[in-house]
Amino acid sequence: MVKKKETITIYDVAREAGVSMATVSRVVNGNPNVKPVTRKKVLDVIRQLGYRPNAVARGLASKKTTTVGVVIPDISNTFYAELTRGIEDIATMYHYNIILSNSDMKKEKEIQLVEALLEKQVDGLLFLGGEITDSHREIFAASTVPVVLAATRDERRELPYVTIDQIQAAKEATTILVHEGHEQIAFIGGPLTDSVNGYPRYVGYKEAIEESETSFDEALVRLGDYRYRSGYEAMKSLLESQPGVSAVFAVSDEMAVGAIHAVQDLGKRVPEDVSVIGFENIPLSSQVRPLLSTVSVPMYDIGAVAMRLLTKYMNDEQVESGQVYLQYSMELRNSTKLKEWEDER
Amino acid sequence: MVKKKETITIYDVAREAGVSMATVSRVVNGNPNVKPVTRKKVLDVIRQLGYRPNAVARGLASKKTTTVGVVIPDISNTFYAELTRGIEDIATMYHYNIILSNSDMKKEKEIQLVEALLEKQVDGLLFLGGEITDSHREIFAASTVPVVLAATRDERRELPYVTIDQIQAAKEATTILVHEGHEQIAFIGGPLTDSVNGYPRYVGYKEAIEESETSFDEALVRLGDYRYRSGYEAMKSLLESQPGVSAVFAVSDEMAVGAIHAVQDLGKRVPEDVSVIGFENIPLSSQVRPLLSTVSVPMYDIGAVAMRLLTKYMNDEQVESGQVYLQYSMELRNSTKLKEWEDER
DNA sequence: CTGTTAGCGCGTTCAA
DNA sequence: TTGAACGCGCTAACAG
Repeated sequence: MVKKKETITIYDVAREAGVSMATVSRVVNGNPNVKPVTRKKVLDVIRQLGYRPNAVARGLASKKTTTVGVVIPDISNTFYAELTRGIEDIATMYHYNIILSNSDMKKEKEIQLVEALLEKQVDGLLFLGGEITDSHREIFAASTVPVVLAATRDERRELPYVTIDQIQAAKEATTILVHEGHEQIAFIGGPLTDSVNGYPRYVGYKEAIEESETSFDEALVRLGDYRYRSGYEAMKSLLESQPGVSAVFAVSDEMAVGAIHAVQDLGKRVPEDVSVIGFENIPLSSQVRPLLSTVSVPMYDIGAVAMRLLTKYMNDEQVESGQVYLQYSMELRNSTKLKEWEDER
Repeated sequence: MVKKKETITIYDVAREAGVSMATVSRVVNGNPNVKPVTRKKVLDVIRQLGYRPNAVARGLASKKTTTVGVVIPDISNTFYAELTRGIEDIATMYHYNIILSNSDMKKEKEIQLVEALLEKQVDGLLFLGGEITDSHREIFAASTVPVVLAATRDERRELPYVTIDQIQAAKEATTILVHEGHEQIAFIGGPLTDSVNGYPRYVGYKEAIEESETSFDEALVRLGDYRYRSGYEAMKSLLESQPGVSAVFAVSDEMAVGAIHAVQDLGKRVPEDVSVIGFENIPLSSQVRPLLSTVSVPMYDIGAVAMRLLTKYMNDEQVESGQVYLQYSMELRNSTKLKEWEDER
């Protein structure tokens, strides 16, 4: 792979076109203060020489890179991939590029990635999914560029974020099961130490149960890691030790599907014997049988809105509210019996 | 969000430490020619001042940005998301950042994205999935930085790539069905105009059929768009018009799962009445019942190897071969009857 | 409407 | 082992 080395600069274009580099810069940047004739001449030379502006030099001089950094837990996770697509689409729309990095939700790595992104002089930062600790607030506060959180929130409300009301969503999902009249509604959750997704959804479940006729029972709770396998195991354990369970709320679609399969493997049917409701509404939920009833989280929109919000901050535009909660909905399909659901919100 | 403006530079550090900026530059870049004492002093000042090197300025001066551009069809597609994770992991390992952009497989957009990435002075380019046309070869040839293709190939072998042998893989998958002794083996493919995935897999299917006892029958072929829905529709159409079909090879897992559901909805069973084999081995394939038999494509590895290859080119290291074909395998689960399969390759 | 002139923050000779 | 000086390619006043 032999490559040519001649870098052709704005200066070459200027000389060739018989104008100053300032003029070339103007036409390249669409500055209207250029006589049409000269503009055309410059444009011709640019094409002829195959000139390509150097964004790095431009970035150094203008102190803007038109790129934003994105810290995401794991791009191979459907949920975040969908979110990222929303981010990228809006970024493209506003002529920004995205530098993507996976954090695996590790605090250390998150901080380090943010640091690296800042070194690269990104114009803004999108931070997805992870829990916001004081270390995060510290580095974000020290940042000279705006930061927006997505699919997570800052309890202290110091940082702008866009997400959904997790507690409420989990509560509604559970309530659907309550309305179906079950005596024992189990819960398959994520780690309670996960303050972003795990804990809030647990709280929502608990609140719904406590407001119902039945009462909260620790024995009906199982914790997994959001993955299929853990949902399967949890359900199996539940069915074996709690024969009275006739409904379950799993806080991720993968776990919910795993739960459905566990039910089926034990010779029971969904939703006839056990109702199952999930959370997220990733494609998987409508690619299994029975179709999974789930909480529909607007993943794409969360990404898109977060990115849009970031552009506003980057352009110093006025922002009504930095804390935005997007609408979620109950997508009732075939793993639950209740087909209608009044939106109480 | 009020932000501070003071940018602290290498020059500030120099002054504060009582040395020249050249020395600071040396310690920042790990140049050994610095007396330990001065190094420590500089390091202290750096920490104290909270100095953060400006990668853009560095990029301009050194003509290296330690970032690579990645053009991908669609990050929300599981297959590519997995691939991207492989890329990102290796990139991180070699201290590169990734600028990600979605092309949706649109030729125009691909070219435009490459152009933008080149403007950003990426040190290398990873191009995923799309077909390589002359326009592509042209812009890649004109590029001063190395380009590696992943999950696609350049028939003209002008560009390096890493992928799998699609024809052979499709052929083997079909052959498994042949060995099960079916009279009519259907095919649910992608667009034949898709020279990257659609056409090769079709060729593989056809070759396998033609080498078998049975003969190729156009009526057993249906084309979809790799998505679940199209697989479902294709299978339904197949079952309705070709009652003799007892096996089908779908060129994507989503279509294969859709096919399975169509079979089931028509009151038949998989694999007892109809054997189904897919392609890709995305997580979905092991999250449905019956578990899907499929061609396992090393998605993560394709990304990882491609990125590794790119680093070699970027460092002017010796590369044995620019055309690498990774190993795939037959993942036989429960949607086919044959449980063993000799690897003939 | 166009050109001149400073930097932007840092890597890198070349001397010392 | 260290410093001075130049240049990377471009934007942004400021003149004219």
